[in-house]
Amino acid sequence: MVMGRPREFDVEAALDTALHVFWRKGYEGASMADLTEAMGITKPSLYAAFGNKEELFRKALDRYVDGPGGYFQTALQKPTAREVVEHVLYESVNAVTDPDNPGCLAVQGALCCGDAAETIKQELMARRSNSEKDMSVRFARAIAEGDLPATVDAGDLARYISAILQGMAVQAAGGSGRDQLRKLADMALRSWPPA
Amino acid sequence: MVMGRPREFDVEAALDTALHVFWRKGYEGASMADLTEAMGITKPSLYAAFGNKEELFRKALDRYVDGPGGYFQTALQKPTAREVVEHVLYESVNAVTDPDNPGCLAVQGALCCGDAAETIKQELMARRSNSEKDMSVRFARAIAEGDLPATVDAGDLARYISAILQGMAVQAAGGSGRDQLRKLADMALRSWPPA
DNA sequence: AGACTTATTTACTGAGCGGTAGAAAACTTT
DNA sequence: AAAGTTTTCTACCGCTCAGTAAATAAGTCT
Repeated sequence: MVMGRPREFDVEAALDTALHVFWRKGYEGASMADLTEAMGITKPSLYAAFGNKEELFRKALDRYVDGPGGYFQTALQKPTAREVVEHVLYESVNAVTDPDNPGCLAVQGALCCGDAAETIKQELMARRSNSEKDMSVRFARAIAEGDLPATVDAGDLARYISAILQGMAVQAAGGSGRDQLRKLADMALRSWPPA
Repeated sequence: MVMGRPREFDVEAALDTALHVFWRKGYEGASMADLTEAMGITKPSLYAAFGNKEELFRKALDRYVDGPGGYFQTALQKPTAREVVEHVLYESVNAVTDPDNPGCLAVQGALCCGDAAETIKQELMARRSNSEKDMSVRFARAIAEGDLPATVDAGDLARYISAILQGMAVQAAGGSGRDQLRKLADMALRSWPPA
């Protein structure tokens, strides 16, 4: 066993709580006091376990991508482009309209911010861009497989679906309910696959 | 003429500068020091002229809606729904990809925030909701005029176009360029009018 | 038992936050 | 010229921010 006094809190559970605070308030909006209070630990414990605020956010973000945001990568593995889009849209509706944590961390974590959070903003920009790229690659495969018409551009499609997802996130942050966003997903699917 | 020492700065110009600072950094991310430095005035002058940070933001927001964001109301007056959507999409591309002020104040001003900015967040939510409502009313008129098929739902269409616009704003905040967003607008227009 | 290691607690730091007091300056009024 | 009004300036307020020093507690090691 490891030496020294044993930690009195569950690191994973605490990280999960931190994630939810960041999710609701954003990186800058969540203060260390907010975080420690919610996590039930003191500041030195937090710093000892997670480094600093920025590292804590990055760890929470990783946890988000693997947990509540995992539906995205799952969706990409569906056999057809149509199913990919259906899955990603409807699962996104469910995710961003979770009454406890509305919205998407990658969008509202730090869409724009003061100077101190600039690196976090960049990180989230890069993650969104990577997601779009992943989707683009998936659509390119679908075109190669004859699953999508060769007349469409995979990058354009990925950008379009990304925009819908991000629009959903904004509307969810604005209080839109599940039924409304589901209609939005239906609307986007009505013109899929594109000609 | 009015009594007392005359003001040494142009209120409108200062407000315009404040708008641009809020635009780039968001409500919480813009500090009073950021604002006064950019506006070229001291804090007491700012408070005397504009009240406090929240009032300053609201005045800047009004100015935004009447200025850089004015294309939205202009678009609604186009004679056909197709033209409304074309105009609002392409003008939005131009607006949110302004290299000096990327993005949309109504989206990135306070999408999510700490407790102190909660009322600003609510205000922006309400404004976005109103814009969608205006668009919905416009589409309802189009349906009544036979300009759009009676099978579509005006509210659904408005929500859909709003999502595209908000998605554009997020992508612009993430550094997407004018040509990319133009392709996104084209993509959205390809399936318009909806069946 | 005693040395070693790690976590917890309390109390604190310096910096930045939004906002303001008070005096001096620049104007209009009488 | 003197009184009244408004803006300007410097200096400051209390508060919150992220982050930490130092002592104590709770374990494992030899």
